[in-house]
Amino acid sequence: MDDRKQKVLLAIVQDFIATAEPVGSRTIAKKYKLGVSPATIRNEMADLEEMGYIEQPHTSAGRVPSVRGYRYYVDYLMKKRELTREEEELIRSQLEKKARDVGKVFQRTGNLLSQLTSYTSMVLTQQRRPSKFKHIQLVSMSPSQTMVIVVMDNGAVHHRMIETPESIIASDLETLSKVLNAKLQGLNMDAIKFTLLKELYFELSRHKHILDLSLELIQDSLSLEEEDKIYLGGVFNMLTQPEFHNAERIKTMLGILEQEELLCELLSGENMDKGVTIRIGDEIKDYDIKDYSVVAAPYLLRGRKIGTVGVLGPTRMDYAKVISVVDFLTQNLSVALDRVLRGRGR
Amino acid sequence: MDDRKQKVLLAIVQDFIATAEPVGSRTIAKKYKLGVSPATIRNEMADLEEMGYIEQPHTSAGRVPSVRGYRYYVDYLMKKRELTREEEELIRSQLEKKARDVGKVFQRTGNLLSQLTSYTSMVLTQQRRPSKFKHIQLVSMSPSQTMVIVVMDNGAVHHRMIETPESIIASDLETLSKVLNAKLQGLNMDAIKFTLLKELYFELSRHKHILDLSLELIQDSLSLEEEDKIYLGGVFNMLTQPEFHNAERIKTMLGILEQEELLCELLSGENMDKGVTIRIGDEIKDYDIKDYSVVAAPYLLRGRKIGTVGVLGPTRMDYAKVISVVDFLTQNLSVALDRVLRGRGR
DNA sequence: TTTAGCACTCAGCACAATAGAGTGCTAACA
DNA sequence: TGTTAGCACTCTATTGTGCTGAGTGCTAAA
Repeated sequence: MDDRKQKVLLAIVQDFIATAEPVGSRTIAKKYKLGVSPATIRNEMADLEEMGYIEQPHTSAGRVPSVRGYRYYVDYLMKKRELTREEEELIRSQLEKKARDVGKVFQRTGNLLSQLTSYTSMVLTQQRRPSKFKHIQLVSMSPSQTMVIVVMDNGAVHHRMIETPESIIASDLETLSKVLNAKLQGLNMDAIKFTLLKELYFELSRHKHILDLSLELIQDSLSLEEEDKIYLGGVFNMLTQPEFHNAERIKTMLGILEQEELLCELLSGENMDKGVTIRIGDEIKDYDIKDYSVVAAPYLLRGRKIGTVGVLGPTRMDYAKVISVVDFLTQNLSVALDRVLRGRGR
Repeated sequence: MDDRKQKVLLAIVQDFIATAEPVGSRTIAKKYKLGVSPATIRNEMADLEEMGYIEQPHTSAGRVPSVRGYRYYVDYLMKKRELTREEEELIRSQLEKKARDVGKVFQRTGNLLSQLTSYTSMVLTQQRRPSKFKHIQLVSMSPSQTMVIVVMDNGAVHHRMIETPESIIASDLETLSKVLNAKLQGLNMDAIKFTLLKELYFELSRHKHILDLSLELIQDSLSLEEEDKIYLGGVFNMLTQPEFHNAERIKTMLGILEQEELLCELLSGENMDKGVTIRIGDEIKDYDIKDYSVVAAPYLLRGRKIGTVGVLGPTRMDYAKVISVVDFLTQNLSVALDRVLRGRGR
């Protein structure tokens, strides 16, 4: 692929990204002054089409980049785009605002992302790492109800109400909490089961009922970590894109967005461990979303990947911009999360 | 309005609800056998139009119910529709499934609602009642980090990580927890502030930092109650309705759904305290949603309204069905919530 | 190798003609 | 007096036609 072909391809991709209209040879000659006539460009375009980088919706229309064309653009032609001061400021200020919990942070991230790109944003949180039991507390809420609170190693807190016999009083619960904490601290589930069966049931047989229910919560807390959660943002935002003048396209779009598992898959693909990943059209295997692209990047907590941030938009998306936003955002997100989870900066 | 007019109006509303097409006199005569000819029906229709119950999209089209027509239908003509065995079973089984927390229950409720009606469901949770402080627990997570956990009277649990000096050890936290619990139990915010200033700062001045942060969490917990939360379901579902062949309508629709405050308003109108409320088209004041109706009903917890369940759909919705679903669902929801919150039935 | 010129293709639009659904009115009928 | 058949009329939706303009590919000349 010679230099001029690259320029023509670049012009086509850029123009199509900007206008969503097929690009003709005249337009390129006029707008992108390559110093040659439309006819020459037509020849180049014929070549590019033969090579599979562009295609023609119909005979008398201009050209449109193919998936391969976008790929070439992203890999070789695209100029990196720096964020403006304002954009960086916006991201920083939003992420530095104090947040009640991480959920709020994720939500804000999503909003930022879609606001800056006008596509749909997705934030996936994966808490795969097995975490350990840290603390349990039994609190009497009424004569017959007790709140069980379990704190995990990684800062997760789970709670649940259970029914308890009226004979159990606050000081019983206090004692129980103490014993459980002393015995179980820092153990994982298998270890807990082992310990429980051997020692606790014997020692605290009078309170078997509470033990069972508490254990159940601990168990649930450990397995709850496995659950992925996904935050979506800016769905309505994206509908301003010209491709969504068509009702059918909106529907397929929304159909995709309602399939949570699919979205999780999109964000947790194989090579998602470092840097920004770009998947264009049907490069996304096995799913019928050939008109969409996904730009995604992992975010870290203390050097460890704990989730992925991504943008879903039409293949005709402004990759340069999206990539820089996603990149900058994930880095700042890692910092913000660390702050919230450590309890700093409020 | 004589008997036959009522029958004609009923036919028009029913047919339009079923087909989404304007209804002509022929159709009524054929399908709804009133024993009279189309000509007679035409006369009746002319009258009904004059009275404002129906309208004509254009001269040579059939008639369509007006907002007033729907209202008359809902108030006087509509036959109550009982749920089928299967529907009731479905609701019961879904709500009886064990749930980790109330959020899960609300989500399921929304899904059920939209699944059974094919409109969009909304579940609003309002926790307006001022609740009291019940318990606080400080748990050391690392030498410099402490987890603050606050339990409220109503069973809500809030937690937050804070930074603490390394000089503070687990037993300090234990003591602090104890003192705080002893002093603050059952107080509301004003009382807490009063107590804190008077006694605690004096007694525990060494730990002012922790006190401040703990107090902050308690304060947030108390004010967090004020926040309404809304669960949406089945947006995609609703797009199968024929009115959404048009891209613009989809967009306005999604625009409405992204305005959370608006939705909250819709569900927390004035007369929402008992039974099913139906608001049709521009009966919903102040908002430009004249093509939509809302059917909503409150759900209770121990006899007290704590939220609202609603369905948003085109004015041409199947009111009979929606009303019965909403009614049945809210009743069962109250039971399910009580069970989860009491910690029963797992 | 580049370019001007030209014939060709095709979507999109405007416009007219047509079909069909539904109405309102009138006059006849029970 | 209420009901109905018949008919002229209205208006939307559909279909077909021709035109325009954008864009192409090819050819021959520069």
